[in-house]
Amino acid sequence: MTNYDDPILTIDVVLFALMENHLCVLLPKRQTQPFLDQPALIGGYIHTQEDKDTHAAAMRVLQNKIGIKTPYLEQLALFSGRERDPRGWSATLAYISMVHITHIDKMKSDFYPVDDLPKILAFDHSAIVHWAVKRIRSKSEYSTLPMFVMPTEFTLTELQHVYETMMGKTIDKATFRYKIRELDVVKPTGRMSNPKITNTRPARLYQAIDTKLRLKQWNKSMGS
Amino acid sequence: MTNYDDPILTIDVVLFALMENHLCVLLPKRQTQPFLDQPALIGGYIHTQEDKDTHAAAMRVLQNKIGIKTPYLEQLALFSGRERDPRGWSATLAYISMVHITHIDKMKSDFYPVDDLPKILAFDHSAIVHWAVKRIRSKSEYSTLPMFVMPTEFTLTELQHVYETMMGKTIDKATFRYKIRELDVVKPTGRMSNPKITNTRPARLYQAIDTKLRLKQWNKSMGS
DNA sequence: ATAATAGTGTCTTTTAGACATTATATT
DNA sequence: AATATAATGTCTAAAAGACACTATTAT
Repeated sequence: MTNYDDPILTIDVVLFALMENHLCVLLPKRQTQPFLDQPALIGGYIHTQEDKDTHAAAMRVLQNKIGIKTPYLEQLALFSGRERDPRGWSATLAYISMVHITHIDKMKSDFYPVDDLPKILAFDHSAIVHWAVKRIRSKSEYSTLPMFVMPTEFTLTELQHVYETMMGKTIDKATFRYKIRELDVVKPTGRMSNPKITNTRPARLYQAIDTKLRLKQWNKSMGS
Repeated sequence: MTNYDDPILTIDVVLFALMENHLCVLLPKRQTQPFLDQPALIGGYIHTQEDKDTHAAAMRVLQNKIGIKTPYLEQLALFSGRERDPRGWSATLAYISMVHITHIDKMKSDFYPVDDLPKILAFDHSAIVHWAVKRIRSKSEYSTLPMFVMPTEFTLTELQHVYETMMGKTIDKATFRYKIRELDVVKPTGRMSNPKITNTRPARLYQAIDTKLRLKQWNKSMGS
Protein backbone atom coordinates (compact mmCIF):
# COMPACT_ATOMS: atom_id res chain seq x y z
CA MET A 1 0.00 0.00 0.00
CA THR A 2 1.53 3.30 -1.08
CA ASN A 3 2.26 5.87 1.53
CA TYR A 4 1.36 9.25 0.11
CA ASP A 5 3.46 11.41 2.37
CA ASP A 6 0.97 11.47 5.19
CA PRO A 7 0.03 14.98 6.17
CA ILE A 8 0.35 16.02 9.81
CA LEU A 9 -2.94 16.29 11.66
CA THR A 10 -3.28 18.73 14.54
CA ILE A 11 -6.18 20.17 16.48
CA ASP A 12 -6.95 23.78 17.37
CA VAL A 13 -9.51 25.20 19.75
CA VAL A 14 -11.36 28.48 19.30
CA LEU A 15 -12.14 29.28 22.93
CA PHE A 16 -14.84 31.90 23.44
CA ALA A 17 -15.59 33.81 26.61
CA LEU A 18 -17.64 36.84 27.45
CA MET A 19 -15.86 39.79 29.03
CA GLU A 20 -17.74 42.98 29.81
CA ASN A 21 -20.44 42.33 27.23
CA HIS A 22 -17.95 41.46 24.51
CA LEU A 23 -17.56 38.10 22.84
CA CYS A 24 -13.87 37.29 23.05
CA VAL A 25 -11.49 34.66 21.67
CA LEU A 26 -8.33 33.31 23.25
CA LEU A 27 -5.29 34.05 21.07
CA PRO A 28 -2.03 33.81 23.04
CA LYS A 29 1.22 34.65 21.31
CA ARG A 30 3.14 31.69 19.95
CA GLN A 31 6.22 30.59 21.86
CA THR A 32 7.73 28.64 18.97
CA GLN A 33 8.48 28.83 15.28
CA PRO A 34 6.87 29.23 12.83
CA PHE A 35 4.96 32.45 13.46
CA LEU A 36 6.88 33.06 16.69
CA ASP A 37 5.28 35.78 18.86
CA GLN A 38 2.19 36.03 16.68
CA PRO A 39 -1.23 35.53 18.22
CA ALA A 40 -2.70 32.10 17.44
CA LEU A 41 -5.30 29.60 18.52
CA ILE A 42 -4.40 27.11 21.20
CA GLY A 43 -3.90 23.59 19.94
CA GLY A 44 -1.44 20.82 19.47
CA TYR A 45 -0.74 17.35 18.27
CA ILE A 46 -2.87 14.31 18.84
CA HIS A 47 -1.42 11.86 21.32
CA THR A 48 -2.58 8.55 19.96
CA GLN A 49 -1.45 6.76 23.10
CA GLU A 50 -3.43 9.03 25.36
CA ASP A 51 -6.33 10.47 23.38
CA LYS A 52 -9.33 8.27 22.65
CA ASP A 53 -10.24 10.49 19.70
CA THR A 54 -9.88 14.08 18.51
CA HIS A 55 -12.56 15.25 20.92
CA ALA A 56 -10.49 13.91 23.79
CA ALA A 57 -7.41 15.58 22.36
CA ALA A 58 -9.20 18.94 22.33
CA MET A 59 -10.33 18.37 25.92
CA ARG A 60 -6.76 17.64 26.94
CA VAL A 61 -5.49 20.82 25.31
CA LEU A 62 -8.07 22.89 27.19
CA GLN A 63 -7.25 21.15 30.45
CA ASN A 64 -3.47 21.47 30.11
CA LYS A 65 -3.22 24.96 28.64
CA ILE A 66 -5.83 26.81 30.65
CA GLY A 67 -6.98 24.32 33.24
CA ILE A 68 -10.67 24.07 32.38
CA LYS A 69 -13.09 21.22 31.86
CA THR A 70 -15.47 22.74 29.36
CA PRO A 71 -19.10 21.70 29.12
CA TYR A 72 -19.21 22.79 25.49
CA LEU A 73 -16.93 21.48 22.77
CA GLU A 74 -18.04 21.28 19.16
CA GLN A 75 -16.20 20.25 16.02
CA LEU A 76 -16.10 23.09 13.50
CA ALA A 77 -14.26 21.85 10.43
CA LEU A 78 -10.97 20.55 9.12
CA PHE A 79 -8.75 23.15 7.52
CA SER A 80 -6.09 21.84 5.20
CA GLY A 81 -3.76 22.63 2.36
CA ARG A 82 -0.26 23.29 1.19
CA GLU A 83 -0.19 27.00 1.97
CA ARG A 84 -1.42 27.32 5.53
CA ASP A 85 1.87 26.19 7.11
CA PRO A 86 5.25 27.20 5.64
CA ARG A 87 6.57 23.73 6.49
CA GLY A 88 4.28 22.14 3.92
CA TRP A 89 0.97 20.37 3.48
CA SER A 90 -0.91 20.24 6.76
CA ALA A 91 -4.34 19.79 8.27
CA THR A 92 -5.87 21.01 11.50
CA LEU A 93 -9.19 20.10 13.03
CA ALA A 94 -10.80 23.19 14.57
CA TYR A 95 -13.02 22.96 17.64
CA ILE A 96 -15.23 25.60 19.20
CA SER A 97 -15.43 25.89 22.95
CA MET A 98 -17.09 28.26 25.33
CA VAL A 99 -16.66 29.00 29.02
CA HIS A 100 -17.81 31.37 31.68
CA ILE A 101 -15.17 33.99 32.32
CA THR A 102 -15.04 33.20 36.05
CA HIS A 103 -13.60 29.79 35.23
CA ILE A 104 -10.58 31.40 33.66
CA ASP A 105 -7.76 32.57 35.83
CA LYS A 106 -4.74 32.60 33.58
CA MET A 107 -4.18 34.29 30.24
CA LYS A 108 -7.06 36.69 30.62
CA SER A 109 -5.10 39.29 28.71
CA ASP A 110 -4.87 36.99 25.70
CA PHE A 111 -8.57 37.28 24.98
CA TYR A 112 -9.54 39.59 22.11
CA PRO A 113 -13.03 40.91 21.29
CA VAL A 114 -14.25 39.35 18.04
CA ASP A 115 -14.94 42.81 16.64
CA ASP A 116 -11.40 43.92 17.31
CA LEU A 117 -9.14 41.00 16.48
CA PRO A 118 -5.44 41.26 15.72
CA LYS A 119 -5.10 41.89 11.99
CA ILE A 120 -2.62 39.07 11.49
CA LEU A 121 -2.85 35.67 13.13
CA ALA A 122 -0.57 32.68 12.71
CA PHE A 123 -1.30 30.13 9.97
CA ASP A 124 -4.86 30.43 8.59
CA HIS A 125 -6.22 31.13 12.06
CA SER A 126 -7.92 34.33 10.90
CA ALA A 127 -10.14 32.33 8.59
CA ILE A 128 -10.83 29.75 11.29
CA VAL A 129 -11.79 32.37 13.86
CA HIS A 130 -14.08 34.18 11.40
CA TRP A 131 -15.80 30.93 10.55
CA ALA A 132 -16.17 30.10 14.24
CA VAL A 133 -17.67 33.49 15.04
CA LYS A 134 -20.18 33.05 12.25
CA ARG A 135 -21.14 29.65 13.61
CA ILE A 136 -21.51 30.98 17.16
CA ARG A 137 -23.60 33.95 16.08
CA SER A 138 -25.86 31.82 13.97
CA LYS A 139 -26.24 29.05 16.54
CA SER A 140 -27.12 31.53 19.25
CA GLU A 141 -30.20 32.43 17.25
CA TYR A 142 -31.87 29.08 17.53
CA SER A 143 -30.31 27.23 20.45
CA THR A 144 -29.43 27.38 24.10
CA LEU A 145 -25.76 27.86 23.31
CA PRO A 146 -25.52 31.13 25.30
CA MET A 147 -26.58 29.23 28.43
CA PHE A 148 -23.10 27.72 28.56
CA VAL A 149 -21.51 30.99 29.62
CA MET A 150 -24.02 31.77 32.38
CA PRO A 151 -23.16 31.53 36.07
CA THR A 152 -25.25 29.18 38.21
CA GLU A 153 -27.75 31.91 39.06
CA PHE A 154 -28.80 34.75 36.78
CA THR A 155 -31.64 37.09 35.91
CA LEU A 156 -33.52 36.96 32.62
CA THR A 157 -32.17 40.38 31.73
CA GLU A 158 -28.63 39.11 32.19
CA LEU A 159 -29.42 36.10 30.03
CA GLN A 160 -30.85 38.38 27.37
CA HIS A 161 -27.68 40.50 27.39
CA VAL A 162 -25.60 37.37 26.81
CA TYR A 163 -27.83 36.31 23.94
CA GLU A 164 -27.53 39.76 22.42
CA THR A 165 -23.78 39.83 22.78
CA MET A 166 -23.37 36.43 21.17
CA MET A 167 -25.86 37.12 18.41
CA GLY A 168 -24.50 40.58 17.73
CA LYS A 169 -27.95 42.17 17.72
CA THR A 170 -30.69 43.30 20.06
CA ILE A 171 -33.89 41.45 20.95
CA ASP A 172 -37.29 42.63 22.15
CA LYS A 173 -37.70 41.85 25.86
CA ALA A 174 -41.20 40.40 25.66
CA THR A 175 -40.35 38.24 22.66
CA PHE A 176 -37.19 37.01 24.33
CA ARG A 177 -39.01 36.00 27.51
CA TYR A 178 -41.73 34.29 25.53
CA LYS A 179 -39.16 32.16 23.69
CA ILE A 180 -37.21 31.27 26.79
CA ARG A 181 -40.47 30.20 28.43
CA GLU A 182 -41.29 28.12 25.36
CA LEU A 183 -37.88 26.44 25.29
CA ASP A 184 -38.36 25.53 28.95
CA VAL A 185 -34.66 25.70 29.77
CA VAL A 186 -34.60 27.77 32.98
CA LYS A 187 -36.36 27.53 36.30
CA PRO A 188 -36.66 30.12 39.08
CA THR A 189 -34.51 29.48 42.13
CA GLY A 190 -36.91 31.35 44.39
CA ARG A 191 -34.27 33.94 45.20
CA MET A 192 -34.13 37.53 43.99
CA SER A 193 -31.29 39.77 42.81
CA ASN A 194 -29.99 42.34 45.28
CA PRO A 195 -31.66 45.72 44.73
CA LYS A 196 -29.06 47.47 46.86
CA ILE A 197 -26.58 47.04 44.04
CA THR A 198 -28.72 48.23 41.17
CA ASN A 199 -30.91 50.75 43.00
CA THR A 200 -33.93 49.36 41.24
CA ARG A 201 -36.60 46.69 41.39
CA PRO A 202 -35.10 43.26 42.17
CA ALA A 203 -35.35 40.53 39.56
CA ARG A 204 -36.15 36.86 39.92
CA LEU A 205 -33.07 34.63 39.77
CA TYR A 206 -33.08 31.59 37.50
CA GLN A 207 -30.91 28.55 36.92
CA ALA A 208 -30.41 26.29 33.92
CA ILE A 209 -32.57 23.17 33.83
CA ASP A 210 -30.08 20.98 32.01
CA THR A 211 -26.62 21.20 30.53
CA LYS A 212 -27.38 19.83 27.08
CA LEU A 213 -27.54 22.04 24.02
CA ARG A 214 -31.11 22.42 22.94
CA LEU A 215 -32.19 23.53 19.48
CA LYS A 216 -35.40 25.21 18.53
CA GLN A 217 -37.43 23.08 16.18
CA TRP A 218 -37.20 24.64 12.79
CA ASN A 219 -38.51 21.55 11.06
CA LYS A 220 -41.27 23.82 10.01
CA SER A 221 -39.46 25.53 7.18
CA MET A 222 -40.66 23.20 4.47
CA GLY A 223 -42.53 20.26 5.82
CA SER A 224 -45.91 19.02 6.91
CA MET B 1 9.49 18.57 18.60
CA THR B 2 8.00 15.26 19.69
CA ASN B 3 6.33 13.12 17.10
CA TYR B 4 3.27 11.62 18.69
CA ASP B 5 2.78 8.67 16.36
CA ASP B 6 0.97 10.66 13.74
CA PRO B 7 -2.41 9.19 12.95
CA ILE B 8 -3.24 8.40 9.33
CA LEU B 9 -5.67 10.81 7.72
CA THR B 10 -7.97 9.58 4.97
CA ILE B 11 -11.06 10.97 3.29
CA ASP B 12 -14.38 9.26 2.56
CA VAL B 13 -17.29 10.41 0.44
CA VAL B 14 -20.95 9.70 1.12
CA LEU B 15 -22.30 9.92 -2.42
CA PHE B 16 -26.07 10.34 -2.64
CA ALA B 17 -28.25 9.80 -5.70
CA LEU B 18 -31.96 9.50 -6.30
CA MET B 19 -33.17 6.29 -7.89
CA GLU B 20 -36.87 5.72 -8.43
CA ASN B 21 -37.91 8.10 -5.68
CA HIS B 22 -35.48 6.65 -3.20
CA LEU B 23 -32.53 8.44 -1.65
CA CYS B 24 -29.57 6.12 -2.16
CA VAL B 25 -25.93 5.94 -1.03
CA LEU B 26 -22.99 4.44 -2.89
CA LEU B 27 -21.47 1.55 -0.91
CA PRO B 28 -19.34 -0.72 -3.13
CA LYS B 29 -17.78 -3.81 -1.60
CA ARG B 30 -14.19 -3.42 -0.47
CA GLN B 31 -11.51 -5.02 -2.64
CA THR B 32 -8.86 -5.02 0.09
CA GLN B 33 -8.28 -5.85 3.69
CA PRO B 34 -9.42 -4.98 6.26
CA PHE B 35 -13.16 -5.53 5.89
CA LEU B 36 -12.63 -7.30 2.54
CA ASP B 37 -15.89 -7.75 0.60
CA GLN B 38 -17.89 -5.61 2.99
CA PRO B 39 -19.80 -2.60 1.68
CA ALA B 40 -18.05 0.68 2.46
CA LEU B 41 -17.88 4.33 1.51
CA ILE B 42 -15.58 5.32 -1.31
CA GLY B 43 -12.48 7.15 -0.22
CA GLY B 44 -8.76 7.04 -0.03
CA TYR B 45 -5.56 8.64 1.02
CA ILE B 46 -4.65 12.25 0.50
CA HIS B 47 -2.00 12.79 -2.15
CA THR B 48 -0.12 15.74 -0.81
CA GLN B 49 1.77 16.14 -4.09
CA GLU B 50 -1.40 16.30 -6.13
CA ASP B 51 -4.22 17.54 -3.90
CA LYS B 52 -4.40 21.21 -3.03
CA ASP B 53 -6.46 20.39 0.05
CA THR B 54 -8.91 17.76 1.33
CA HIS B 55 -11.68 19.16 -0.84
CA ALA B 56 -9.55 18.53 -3.89
CA ALA B 57 -8.77 15.04 -2.64
CA ALA B 58 -12.49 14.26 -2.38
CA MET B 59 -13.02 15.63 -5.89
CA ARG B 60 -10.25 13.39 -7.20
CA VAL B 61 -11.76 10.33 -5.55
CA LEU B 62 -15.14 11.05 -7.16
CA GLN B 63 -13.52 11.65 -10.54
CA ASN B 64 -11.34 8.53 -10.46
CA LYS B 65 -13.75 6.06 -8.91
CA ILE B 66 -16.98 6.97 -10.66
CA GLY B 67 -15.99 9.52 -13.23
CA ILE B 68 -18.07 12.48 -12.12
CA LYS B 69 -17.40 16.15 -11.51
CA THR B 70 -19.90 16.91 -8.78
CA PRO B 71 -21.38 20.36 -8.30
CA TYR B 72 -22.04 19.60 -4.64
CA LEU B 73 -19.39 18.58 -2.14
CA GLU B 74 -19.69 19.44 1.51
CA GLN B 75 -17.50 18.58 4.47
CA LEU B 76 -19.43 16.60 7.07
CA ALA B 77 -17.08 15.86 9.96
CA LEU B 78 -13.88 14.14 10.99
CA PHE B 79 -14.34 10.71 12.51
CA SER B 80 -11.48 9.43 14.59
CA GLY B 81 -10.40 7.04 17.30
CA ARG B 82 -8.59 3.91 18.22
CA GLU B 83 -11.45 1.50 17.56
CA ARG B 84 -12.71 2.35 14.09
CA ASP B 85 -9.86 0.61 12.24
CA PRO B 86 -8.37 -2.68 13.50
CA ARG B 87 -4.95 -1.45 12.43
CA GLY B 88 -5.01 1.25 15.10
CA TRP B 89 -5.74 4.90 15.75
CA SER B 90 -7.06 6.56 12.60
CA ALA B 91 -9.01 9.53 11.32
CA THR B 92 -11.15 10.02 8.25
CA LEU B 93 -12.69 13.20 6.95
CA ALA B 94 -16.19 12.50 5.63
CA TYR B 95 -17.64 14.47 2.73
CA ILE B 96 -21.20 14.51 1.42
CA SER B 97 -21.81 14.62 -2.29
CA MET B 98 -24.87 14.48 -4.48
CA VAL B 99 -25.42 13.81 -8.17
CA HIS B 100 -28.16 13.30 -10.66
CA ILE B 101 -28.52 9.62 -11.41
CA THR B 102 -28.10 10.15 -15.16
CA HIS B 103 -24.51 11.19 -14.53
CA ILE B 104 -23.73 7.79 -13.15
CA ASP B 105 -22.98 4.94 -15.51
CA LYS B 106 -20.90 2.52 -13.48
CA MET B 107 -21.61 0.89 -10.15
CA LYS B 108 -25.32 1.58 -10.21
CA SER B 109 -25.91 -1.68 -8.38
CA ASP B 110 -23.77 -0.49 -5.48
CA PHE B 111 -26.30 2.13 -4.47
CA TYR B 112 -28.49 1.29 -1.47
CA PRO B 113 -31.66 3.08 -0.35
CA VAL B 114 -31.04 4.90 2.92
CA ASP B 115 -34.03 3.17 4.48
CA ASP B 116 -32.65 -0.24 3.59
CA LEU B 117 -28.92 -0.13 4.16
CA PRO B 118 -26.70 -3.17 4.67
CA LYS B 119 -26.69 -3.94 8.36
CA ILE B 120 -22.94 -4.06 8.58
CA LEU B 121 -20.59 -1.64 6.89
CA ALA B 122 -16.81 -1.49 7.04
CA PHE B 123 -15.11 0.60 9.76
CA ASP B 124 -17.52 3.10 11.38
CA HIS B 125 -19.18 3.80 8.05
CA SER B 126 -22.63 2.99 9.42
CA ALA B 127 -22.36 5.90 11.84
CA ILE B 128 -21.01 8.18 9.11
CA VAL B 129 -23.83 7.33 6.71
CA HIS B 130 -26.49 7.84 9.37
CA TRP B 131 -25.03 11.20 10.24
CA ALA B 132 -24.89 12.16 6.57
CA VAL B 133 -28.52 11.16 5.99
CA LYS B 134 -29.57 13.26 8.95
CA ARG B 135 -27.68 16.24 7.56
CA ILE B 136 -29.18 15.80 4.08
CA ARG B 137 -32.72 15.45 5.42
CA SER B 138 -32.36 18.48 7.64
CA LYS B 139 -30.66 20.63 5.02
CA SER B 140 -33.34 19.82 2.46
CA GLU B 141 -35.84 21.52 4.72
CA TYR B 142 -34.39 24.97 4.45
CA SER B 143 -32.17 25.06 1.39
CA THR B 144 -31.97 24.44 -2.31
CA LEU B 145 -29.94 21.28 -1.80
CA PRO B 146 -32.46 19.09 -3.71
CA MET B 147 -31.89 21.25 -6.79
CA PHE B 148 -28.52 19.54 -7.25
CA VAL B 149 -30.11 16.28 -8.34
CA MET B 150 -32.52 17.83 -10.85
CA PRO B 151 -32.05 17.49 -14.61
CA THR B 152 -31.74 20.68 -16.66
CA GLU B 153 -35.51 20.91 -17.18
CA PHE B 154 -38.18 19.78 -14.75
CA THR B 155 -41.73 20.45 -13.58
CA LEU B 156 -42.55 21.83 -10.16
CA THR B 157 -44.27 18.57 -9.27
CA GLU B 158 -41.07 16.67 -10.06
CA LEU B 159 -39.11 19.11 -7.94
CA GLN B 160 -41.57 18.61 -5.12
CA HIS B 161 -41.17 14.85 -5.33
CA VAL B 162 -37.41 15.21 -5.01
CA TYR B 163 -37.80 17.50 -2.00
CA GLU B 164 -40.14 14.98 -0.42
CA THR B 165 -37.82 12.07 -1.07
CA MET B 166 -34.84 13.87 0.40
CA MET B 167 -36.76 15.22 3.36
CA GLY B 168 -38.48 11.93 4.02
CA LYS B 169 -41.90 13.55 4.37
CA THR B 170 -44.68 15.04 2.27
CA ILE B 171 -45.39 18.72 1.61
CA ASP B 172 -48.56 20.61 0.73
CA LYS B 173 -48.48 21.59 -2.93
CA ALA B 174 -49.60 25.19 -2.50
CA THR B 175 -47.18 25.79 0.35
CA PHE B 176 -44.32 24.23 -1.60
CA ARG B 177 -44.93 26.42 -4.65
CA TYR B 178 -45.24 29.50 -2.50
CA LYS B 179 -41.83 28.81 -0.94
CA ILE B 180 -40.13 28.04 -4.21
CA ARG B 181 -41.48 31.28 -5.61
CA GLU B 182 -40.19 33.12 -2.56
CA LEU B 183 -36.73 31.57 -2.79
CA ASP B 184 -36.58 32.68 -6.43
CA VAL B 185 -34.43 29.78 -7.55
CA VAL B 186 -36.21 28.55 -10.68
CA LYS B 187 -37.40 30.22 -13.86
CA PRO B 188 -39.80 28.91 -16.52
CA THR B 189 -38.18 27.80 -19.75
CA GLY B 190 -41.32 28.57 -21.72
CA ARG B 191 -41.70 24.92 -22.71
CA MET B 192 -44.29 22.48 -21.39
CA SER B 193 -44.12 18.82 -20.38
CA ASN B 194 -45.45 16.30 -22.88
CA PRO B 195 -49.06 15.40 -22.08
CA LYS B 196 -48.92 12.40 -24.41
CA ILE B 197 -46.83 10.62 -21.80
CA THR B 198 -48.90 11.36 -18.75
CA ASN B 199 -52.37 11.57 -20.30
CA THR B 200 -53.07 14.67 -18.35
CA ARG B 201 -52.69 18.42 -18.34
CA PRO B 202 -49.15 19.46 -19.30
CA ALA B 203 -47.02 21.31 -16.74
CA ARG B 204 -44.72 24.25 -17.18
CA LEU B 205 -41.04 23.31 -17.36
CA TYR B 206 -38.52 25.14 -15.20
CA GLN B 207 -34.77 25.41 -14.90
CA ALA B 208 -32.49 26.33 -12.03
CA ILE B 209 -31.47 29.98 -11.86
CA ASP B 210 -28.05 29.38 -10.33
CA THR B 211 -25.90 26.53 -9.12
CA LYS B 212 -25.11 27.85 -5.68
CA LEU B 213 -26.67 26.41 -2.54
CA ARG B 214 -29.18 28.87 -1.19
CA LEU B 215 -30.46 28.85 2.37
CA LYS B 216 -33.71 30.20 3.61
CA GLN B 217 -33.21 33.01 6.07
CA TRP B 218 -34.03 31.70 9.47
CA ASN B 219 -32.33 34.58 11.18
CA LYS B 220 -35.74 35.28 12.51
CA SER B 221 -35.76 32.71 15.26
CA MET B 222 -34.51 35.04 17.94
CA GLY B 223 -33.59 38.42 16.60
CA SER B 224 -34.93 41.81 15.75
C1' DA C 1 -42.56 61.75 43.99
C1' DT C 2 -38.86 60.32 40.68
C1' DA C 3 -35.78 57.31 38.42
C1' DA C 4 -34.73 52.88 36.93
C1' DT C 5 -35.41 48.38 35.75
C1' DA C 6 -38.67 44.06 36.12
C1' DG C 7 -42.31 41.90 34.17
C1' DT C 8 -46.66 41.39 31.39
C1' DG C 9 -50.49 42.41 27.94
C1' DT C 10 -51.97 43.37 23.39
C1' DC C 11 -51.83 44.47 18.68
C1' DT C 12 -49.99 43.79 13.90
C1' DT C 13 -47.50 41.38 10.48
C1' DT C 14 -45.62 37.38 8.71
C1' DT C 15 -45.51 32.57 7.82
C1' DA C 16 -47.09 27.84 7.67
C1' DG C 17 -50.43 24.51 6.75
C1' DA C 18 -54.96 22.68 5.29
C1' DC C 19 -58.28 22.59 2.04
C1' DA C 20 -61.09 24.04 -1.86
C1' DT C 21 -61.53 25.64 -6.45
C1' DT C 22 -60.49 26.41 -11.23
C1' DA C 23 -57.80 25.12 -15.53
C1' DT C 24 -56.21 22.13 -19.24
C1' DA C 25 -54.75 18.16 -21.19
C1' DT C 26 -56.11 12.98 -22.79
C1' DT C 27 -59.31 9.21 -23.82
C1' DA D 1 -68.34 13.70 -20.39
C1' DA D 2 -64.91 11.52 -17.30
C1' DT D 3 -60.44 11.45 -15.38
C1' DA D 4 -56.11 13.01 -13.95
C1' DT D 5 -52.97 16.37 -12.80
C1' DA D 6 -51.65 21.55 -12.99
C1' DA D 7 -52.09 25.76 -10.82
C1' DT D 8 -54.00 29.05 -7.72
C1' DG D 9 -57.09 31.12 -4.04
C1' DT D 10 -58.67 31.36 0.67
C1' DC D 11 -59.05 30.43 5.37
C1' DT D 12 -57.00 29.34 9.91
C1' DA D 13 -53.48 28.86 13.24
C1' DA D 14 -49.04 29.77 14.90
C1' DA D 15 -45.16 32.63 15.41
C1' DA D 16 -42.41 36.91 15.41
C1' DG D 17 -41.99 41.58 16.36
C1' DA D 18 -43.29 46.22 18.07
C1' DC D 19 -44.96 48.81 21.62
C1' DA D 20 -47.31 50.14 25.69
C1' DC D 21 -48.54 49.45 30.23
C1' DT D 22 -48.11 47.99 35.16
C1' DA D 23 -45.05 46.63 39.25
C1' DT D 24 -41.46 47.17 42.67
C1' DT D 25 -37.25 48.72 44.42
C1' DA D 26 -34.02 52.80 45.85
C1' DT D 27 -33.18 57.63 46.91
